[in-house]
Amino acid sequence: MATPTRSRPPRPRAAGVIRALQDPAAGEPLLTRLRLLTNLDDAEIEVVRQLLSVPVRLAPKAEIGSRGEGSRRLHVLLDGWAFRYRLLVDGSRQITAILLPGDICDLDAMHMRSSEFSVATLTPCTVARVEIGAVRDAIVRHPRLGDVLGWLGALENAMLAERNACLGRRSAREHVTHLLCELLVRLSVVGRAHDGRFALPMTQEEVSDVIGLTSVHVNRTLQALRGDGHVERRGHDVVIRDLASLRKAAGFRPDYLHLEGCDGAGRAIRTVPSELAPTQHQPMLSTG
Amino acid sequence: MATPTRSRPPRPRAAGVIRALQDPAAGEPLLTRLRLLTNLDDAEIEVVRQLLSVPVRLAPKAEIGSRGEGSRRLHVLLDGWAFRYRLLVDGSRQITAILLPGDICDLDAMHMRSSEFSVATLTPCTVARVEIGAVRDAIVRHPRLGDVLGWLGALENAMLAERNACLGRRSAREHVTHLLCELLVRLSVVGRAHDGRFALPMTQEEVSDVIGLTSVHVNRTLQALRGDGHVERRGHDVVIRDLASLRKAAGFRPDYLHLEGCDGAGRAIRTVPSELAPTQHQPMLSTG
DNA sequence: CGTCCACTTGAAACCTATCAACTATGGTGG
DNA sequence: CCACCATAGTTGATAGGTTTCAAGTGGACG
Repeated sequence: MATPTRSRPPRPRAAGVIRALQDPAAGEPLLTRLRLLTNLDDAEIEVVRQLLSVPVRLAPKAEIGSRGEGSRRLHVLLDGWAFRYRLLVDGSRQITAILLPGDICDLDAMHMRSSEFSVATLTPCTVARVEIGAVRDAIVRHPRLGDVLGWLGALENAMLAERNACLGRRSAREHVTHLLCELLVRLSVVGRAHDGRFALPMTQEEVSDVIGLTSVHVNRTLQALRGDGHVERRGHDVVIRDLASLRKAAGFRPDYLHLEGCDGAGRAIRTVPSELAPTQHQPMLSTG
Repeated sequence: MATPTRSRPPRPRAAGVIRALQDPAAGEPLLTRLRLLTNLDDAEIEVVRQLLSVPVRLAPKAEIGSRGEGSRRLHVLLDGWAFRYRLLVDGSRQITAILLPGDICDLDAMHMRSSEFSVATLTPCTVARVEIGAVRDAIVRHPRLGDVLGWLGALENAMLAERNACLGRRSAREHVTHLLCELLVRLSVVGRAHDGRFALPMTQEEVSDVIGLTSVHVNRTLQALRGDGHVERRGHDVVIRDLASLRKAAGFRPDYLHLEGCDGAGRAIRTVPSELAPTQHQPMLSTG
């Protein structure tokens, strides 16, 4: 509710309310996340801003950095939704990551020759293409940037593992619910969700390729969720009515999103708003 | 079929047959993998050896580095099997990674305060506990070690994403088959599998927690696989009869294991034995 | 020789997939 | 403005894969 801050925030504090959340850094949500969740200083943030300074506009349903490109670049999503996916030999598709503003589409290109996973946009997207060599140079001069990249990689790892748990051990209803909770939290961090409401630019078929079900079944599951009053749909927006009960129903604990932040060396800094905070703030571990 | 080499291999070649495969480096399979898949020089390898020089012996079914420890250490599995897992609120368990000799159990501790995923042994294990500070010091002096750690992290991501695809889009039979193929390849790299045969020290219930099924259904699936002559059981050993047809049935392509290796900067070095090599060597992409 | 644990088997219930319409929505062009 | 079209969402009936529960088998080990 505070007025948005336009001036560059001086430096993230070790605790307290975040102003960066209300200041999406003029469309540079990666900077928002770094200010929010790391202790990078102004000089380091500025280096990142420079690296991101050549944005490209992409159409919806477009491939980002196809496999053949050789992956000498990183693609940073500045605006819009995208996803990483894998096609199986029988033609089915598994979406392994939903990419939101502030996400790096192909972090593995830093270390791998190429990934066999593809990336495509869902909506019109703004993407910064960053030469890997430039990133490496920046890390040499500012080693903490390397730590932050490592942290982002570990974060992806945690998200993949959590989705594994969803795919393997949660029911359709729990999984859908879990996905909505995760999206709400991640979007809130970059200022794309407010008051439990956000735009969901995915078809039910795309959702089904995330959670490993059929679009028909996703449809029925969403209907059930709506029927129980947990979720509402307003046009293309999803409105989450009762987050606490949804969290409980899904067994959703945001810990794996590591909102406690990182100081680049594995030590936590807490800068997260209470409404998104990990479990001790809102107990939700009672019996499912 | 070449005679095992005892002397330290001079340095990995850019191509050709690997001798390290026959030389499991005196029980230090991580060194084997690094020799096999990276271009670290003798000095760097020696630094790693020093870091791993304090092994600990652990009982089966023991927790490795429980959550409360604060994660100031990395745990490197030198011998035995372990797994990373997650307990859900309803008591069910999802195993998110099977850890084999040469794997790092908790790489995320480098960047995260702590993971909410636990690690436990399956068999008696030998584990090296490495202070994270020592690792960081080593990286400062030998930056390529940092690249290799990043590569190992990206590799874990790729394996998790592949399992996502299995959990979401493959049938029980395909998934079990895929798991067996993956284990065979990974074990072969560290000299724990020969001629399509390896010891599988997991109960069917543990397998079921990997692939998100019931132990009963895993049982029936394995029986079907045995009945079709694809797989055989000899005591605690699994014998894979027809790898090519299994690969095809599972849609298994070893590319995601990145056996093409890494030179620490995203460029590939090919040192992999042909029997394990990626798809161009053994076409297996015909219709499932 | 008894016990424990893992593995095995069967029958029934349940969840999810499949297939095939049908409806709603938004965009386009006449 | 309306007819038309393509796409996404919705619904129903049926088939099939997987779970559940319960019981029984088998081998390893003290």
